[in-house]
Amino acid sequence: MAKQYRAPRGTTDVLPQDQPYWDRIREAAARTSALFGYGRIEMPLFEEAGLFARTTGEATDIVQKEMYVFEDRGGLQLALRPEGTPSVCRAYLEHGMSNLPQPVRLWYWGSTFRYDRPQAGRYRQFTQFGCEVIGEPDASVDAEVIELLVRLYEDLGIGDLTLYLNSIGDGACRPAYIEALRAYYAGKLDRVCDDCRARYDRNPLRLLDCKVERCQPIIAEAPAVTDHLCDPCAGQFARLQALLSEVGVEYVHNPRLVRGLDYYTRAVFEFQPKDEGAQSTVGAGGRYDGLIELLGGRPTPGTGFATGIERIIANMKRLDLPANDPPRPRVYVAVQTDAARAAAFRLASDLRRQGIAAVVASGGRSLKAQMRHADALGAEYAAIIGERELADATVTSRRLADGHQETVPMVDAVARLTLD
RNA sequence: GUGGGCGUCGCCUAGCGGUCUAAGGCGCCAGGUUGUGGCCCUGGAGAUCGAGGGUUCGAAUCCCUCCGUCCACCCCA
Repeated sequence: MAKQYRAPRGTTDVLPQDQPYWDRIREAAARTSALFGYGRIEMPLFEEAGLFARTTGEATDIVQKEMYVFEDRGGLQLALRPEGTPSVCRAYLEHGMSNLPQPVRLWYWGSTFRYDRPQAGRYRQFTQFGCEVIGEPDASVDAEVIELLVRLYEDLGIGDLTLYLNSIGDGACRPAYIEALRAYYAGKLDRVCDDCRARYDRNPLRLLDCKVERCQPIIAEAPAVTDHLCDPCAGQFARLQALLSEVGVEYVHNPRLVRGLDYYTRAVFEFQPKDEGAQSTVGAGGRYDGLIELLGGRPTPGTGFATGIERIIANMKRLDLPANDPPRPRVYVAVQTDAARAAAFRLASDLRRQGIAAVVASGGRSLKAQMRHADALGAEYAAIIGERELADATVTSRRLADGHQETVPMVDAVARLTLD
């Protein structure tokens, strides 16, 4: 027996019945981006692996164990992109966008890949919509990208998400904070979980969002990043909050919010559904003021977000939000005998050329079966060509909803079926 | 990468050691007479019970391994 192939683990087929969700979100994302003045960019699905190692972070899980890395036939080390931001920054430099009026506002939409163990809301191939603003240090653009995302969620009917906000400082103040955090934890390592002991060495900021029960009292007493911000960072964070309030965006300051990628500085944020689940983050982002420089550019600030389309859809379904209506043919062309097939084929062609969706009956099914088929497809009209119609060059159109039907000359058929 | 639940026709589910050459519902296909749908009726196709080993006289039903899936950790969108 031949092997049955299935979609690779962690990937899915998006079937016709789900396309309405995708269409709706894609349209809303494009519309909202345009409304805020963002230009669309599409980057390759793979890049040199080093791009992500250098930016996302050599030590991060994404780079260390989740990247799809492969060598092409020329011996180049490539990686399926695990996120979009490094590619956008690479493109910014590669195309000399620093010579454009600053800041440069870009948005992208596309597949992203992470070799991770799949579970609810987590896939190996998933889709991200993201926005980036490069070349502006002011908090106004952080507020802008956040507002853009809020407006998108509202547009899609999932505006009930909670926005968590924090600042994780920059090169001037974060090192000192991390020292303070380490010093605080130093004497308590015997009381925290194994993961936290590893985080203490590898990624101290992560200590703050541990979910293990026994670590909670320790986290509660831990020094907060926001108490250790340098003046510029603190000012930036205050300004961001003021601007969000200015445009009516509600947020919760969560001093324990941190991000997993190395390049984040200052403002970071996450959108979560009210009822907490595991893979619940729908969208997240933050400022990355050192990223362009890491890639060899002049020091250039940046900020942006990415949001997961599959997770947006999960939330829309959870809230029973309707998508667009699935497409249905307007006319189903049925025939009584084989002799009418050519005429039916021609009628369908004429209809489509007028922009009317039409499906012709196929196979040797009886007229009764064809009518059943027309109903099952959700057609509005059945156009029937029987022996009589064929003989006197007419067609019978039947409105499926109420059974009203009439026979009209074939030459008038398209016009008749265009009405209502 | 770690831990746990689950895996029977396209979908949902019954069966839980012999009566299973696996049952039902949805869907699909065809009929219900002579040119017509949606309801109803009848019939049909469709599953070697995720895969491979084992235990047993006998396994869909028990055990092991693998694969898949779901949930949690981890990570993150």
